[in-house]
This record gives sequence, structure tokens and C-alpha cells, in this order.
Amino acid sequence: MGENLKNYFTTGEFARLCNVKKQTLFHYDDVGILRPDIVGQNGYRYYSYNQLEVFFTISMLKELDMPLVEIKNYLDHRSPQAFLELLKKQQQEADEKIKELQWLKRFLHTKTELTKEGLSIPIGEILLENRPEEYFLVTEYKGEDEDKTIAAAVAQHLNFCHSLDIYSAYTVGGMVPVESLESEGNYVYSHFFTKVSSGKFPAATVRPAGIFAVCCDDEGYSNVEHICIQLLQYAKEHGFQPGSHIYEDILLDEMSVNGYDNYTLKLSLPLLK
Amino acid sequence: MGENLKNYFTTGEFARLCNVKKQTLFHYDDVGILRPDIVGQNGYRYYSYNQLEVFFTISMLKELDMPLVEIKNYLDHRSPQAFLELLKKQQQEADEKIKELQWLKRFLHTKTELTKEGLSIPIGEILLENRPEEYFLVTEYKGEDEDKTIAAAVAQHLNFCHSLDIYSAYTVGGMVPVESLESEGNYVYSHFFTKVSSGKFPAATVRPAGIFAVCCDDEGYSNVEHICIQLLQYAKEHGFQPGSHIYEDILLDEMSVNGYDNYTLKLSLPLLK
DNA sequence: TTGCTCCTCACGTCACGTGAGGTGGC
DNA sequence: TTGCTCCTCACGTCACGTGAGGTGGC
Repeated sequence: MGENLKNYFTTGEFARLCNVKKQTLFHYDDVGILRPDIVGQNGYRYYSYNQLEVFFTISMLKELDMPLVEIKNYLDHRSPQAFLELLKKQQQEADEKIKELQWLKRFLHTKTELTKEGLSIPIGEILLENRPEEYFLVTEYKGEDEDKTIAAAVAQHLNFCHSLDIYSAYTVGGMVPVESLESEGNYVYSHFFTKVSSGKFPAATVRPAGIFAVCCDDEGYSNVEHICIQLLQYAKEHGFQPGSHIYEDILLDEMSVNGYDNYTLKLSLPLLK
Repeated sequence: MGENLKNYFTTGEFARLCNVKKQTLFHYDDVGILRPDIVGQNGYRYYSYNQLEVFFTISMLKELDMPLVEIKNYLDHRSPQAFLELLKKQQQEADEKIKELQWLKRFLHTKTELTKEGLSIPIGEILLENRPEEYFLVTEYKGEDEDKTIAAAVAQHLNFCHSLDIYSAYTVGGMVPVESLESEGNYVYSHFFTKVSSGKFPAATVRPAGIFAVCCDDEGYSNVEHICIQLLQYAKEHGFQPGSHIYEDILLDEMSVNGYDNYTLKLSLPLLK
């Protein structure tokens, strides 16, 4: 062992150069991914300048979310060709992640808008809103008016959206047919919908632009039927023909309040001429 | 306990609706983040439709990379205002991650180009290359010609780039002053450099457009000095004045080959009129 | 000698995953 | 009764992090 140890780095020095803790190097030693070039009789580890490059290589592969065993595997069989393949795969993964994050940003934005609306909109007051043409993914609901089956249907609607790669803020609304409201105790969903940003999904439905009578409540579903009746009344009194369904949107949900009873809901009735 | 259990989901049903394994629900029960509404005398768990929303909420927060304890903490103190703050924070984090990924993509692209060049470029042959104006981050090196101090300087150069948020493919090149090559055994670095995409970093140096005499070798540093002499010879024979430094780039490094002796290096000498 | 660095256990963390072995409901 | 589902341990995984307790070099 005639090597001049002055040309080598101790664990501490090496860790400092690599910007990691010593324990990380111990761990890499354990899993065999980066072993010090020299180990003294006293067990001291000595790393060479070469190994700095190896460490940077490992860092790079880690940034690509590769587990250490795979890194070891790759390093054991590395070649320029294998590296090119690796790079290609990682390019694709990076693209996918960026896509996911961009979806996440849309989600955060939508949620922010909904929450702000939920905080500022007047409760129990009928308002008129002009809305542009919008696109929805809609699934029919034929089940009974039971919480359990509704919840299952909502979950299935989400899975449907999921299958189309549409994570449009995950908000699910319900559609209540106006006819059903004619008799009491009949606030039942006929469809669930999720708004999407554009009509380019073949499965998307268009909701035409128009005026809506809207009313919000912050006590969940307890007054929901009553509000619907009021909206229909409003349409009648003002000479509008009501649309076929009332749309129910959730402005404040489990994210910001605790339990259905504290949800802020928004009910919207299209007003036709 | 007069509840009708038919209105509740068992662990298996609930897990299926949530698209997760049962064990995940057990775990959430353990950490107290999502406890079933009802637990039978036999220990059976029963989840309500409400809890589906809670689960979705947790999923959302997890997608924002929030650890379960923090999620529990947030849920325990949730409010629309707290949610808005959370959303804002997450927006920023999403932006940062997208930035990092975009850097990663640039890195992958640059590495791909370098590796392809390393595979295709002729070895030991002098070529002429026309290069546009380019920008570099440069750090001076005054240390000795020892592997250890060079490695430390390279690591410091990387940390310097890091501090400027420039992760431009992590490639570090060396500059060898032409004067030093006049006497033998003097292939020593005067600077280390990292190419950056634009000159908008105040610390960046411009390398003017021009013709370069280049030569590659695939045996690492063993012939590097000899090649430099050849490049200088070439300049002389063809009536060019050599630039002040020879640039050393690494085309194939630890990522694709094993050990310095197998690196493919590219040496470039600017040719002036 | 002091102070800093080195070492090796051993156990913790985080969010589950994976059986093992046994019970319960239709 | 069969078959499916439920349960509770207990231990594994992954990439380290965190001390504890002891040694070594200048």
C-alpha cells in the first residue's frame, strides 16, 4: 500500500465536496454503489478524485428518480448505447412529470378560484350570472337516492375522468332534473359532471352560453331542495323558461371545511327565453 | 348502534373505490388520518360516503407531496383561509418543480448530443469546426497539477454554478493555456468552464464565434498533451495564429464508460487569422 | 493533552407492501 | 360447507438520518 494518502479524500472531505452527509457515503459503500478506492487497516475510507465523477454520476441518475439498485445495475453494465437509451427513457418521464405538474397547477388555480368564490359569494341570495359556452364530461346516474350508491357513482365518474387523462381539478358536480323537483323530496341526481377546459375531448358535452340564476348555501345539503324551488320560482316570476336541469357545484368542500354539513354549495338554473 | 351497515362500505369496497390497497386504509387508520365511521364488535371497519371525500382530499394533499402527519395537522385545523394559503404555497412549489424538470430536460438533451458526438466523431483526426458565439461560466484555477486539488476545484466550480442556479448539463470543461504547452509535461488547467445557454448571467463570459481545430481521443488523458502539440502544429502549418487556450470537453464520461482511461475527450484550439 | 475526525453498530423514519395465520358472514 | 372477505401481528422496503460509544491522528 505505497499509495500516498495525501492524494485521497477522507470521508468527511469527500462528503463536503459532494454536498452530502457522511452517512450517505457509508450507505453507498454498504450497497456497493460507490466504494472508496482505498480502505486503511484502521478501516478509514479514502476516496480518489475519480470517485468524485462517479458520485456526480450517481447524483444525476438519482435526480432522474432511479433507485440505487438500478443505478448500481446500470453502472455495472454501462455503455454509451445504454446511456443513450437511458436518456431517452428519462426524457419521456420528464415530459410526463411536467404534464402532471401542469395539470396540478390548473387544479390549484381552479381550487383557488372556487374557494375564493365560496368565501365571497352571498349566501341565500339569488343572483344572475352570464356564462360562456362550457365543456363537460358527463356520466348518467340511474341509481337510487342513497348516499352509498351516489358516492360509488361519484367515485366511478372520477375513475372515468381519470381514464381519459382528465384531471380537471377533480371537481364533480351533480345535475338535478327540474321535473323531479315537482314533487317534494326529489332532489335526485340524473348526471354527474366535470368541467374540462376545452371541447377537444370527443366525450365532452357542450353547455351553451347563457344566463343562469344562481344561489348559494353554506349549510351543505339541508336547504338544497328549497333553494331549487326558489330558483324555479324566480324564473317563473321573471318570465324565463327554466332549463332542464339544475347544476350543483361545490365551492367549499372537505379541503377547507369539515363534513358535508359545512359545505358551501352553488346551485345554478339556466334561464331560457 | 342502530346504523344500517348496508349504507356503509367495507374496507375492501372502499379501497376499490379509492383505487388503493386495503393496507393503505389500515395505515391511514393507524396514523389517525382517516378512521372508519363505524367499527363493529368484530373489528370490521365501515366507511361512510362522507369518507370518500375525505380520502380524495388526502389524495390531493399527497399529490402535493405533503407528508401524512402534515396532512393530519392541516385537516385538524382546516379552514378556507388556511386552504388558500396552502394552495398558494403549492403553486410556488409546482412552479419550482417544473423549472427543475425543464432544466433536467436541457441536461438530458445536452448529454444526448455529447454522447452521440462521442460515438460518431473520428478519433485522433484533426477537424475544423465553425462555432457560433458561446457563453461560459469560468472559474480560475491556480492550484497545482495534482488530481486531488483539481478534483476539489472542479467540485467547487460546480458549486459555484449551483449557487447561480445554473445546472447547464453539469458538464465542466478545462482550459489549458497554450503558453504552458511550450515545455513538456505541462498540460495544466488555468480555468474551468461550463457552457450556459445565454449571456444573461452577469457572470458569463463570451467566447467569440470562429474556427476551431479539434481532435478527439478515446483513451482519456494519456495522449492529451500530444494532441495539443499536434493542434498547435496544425495552426502553424496552415498559417493560423493559435488562440490563447485549448478547450477540453468530455464527450463520454463516467455516465457511459468506466474510469478516466476510457473517457472520450475533445480538444479544441481557436484559430485566429 | 485537546479537539477534531474516524469508525461501527443499532435503531428510527416514512408510507406503505407482503405474507402468515386465523376468524367471520352469506 | 365452500369461498370470499375480514382481521391482526410482524417483518420488509428504501435511502438514508440520528445518536451512542469508542478509537485514531496531529
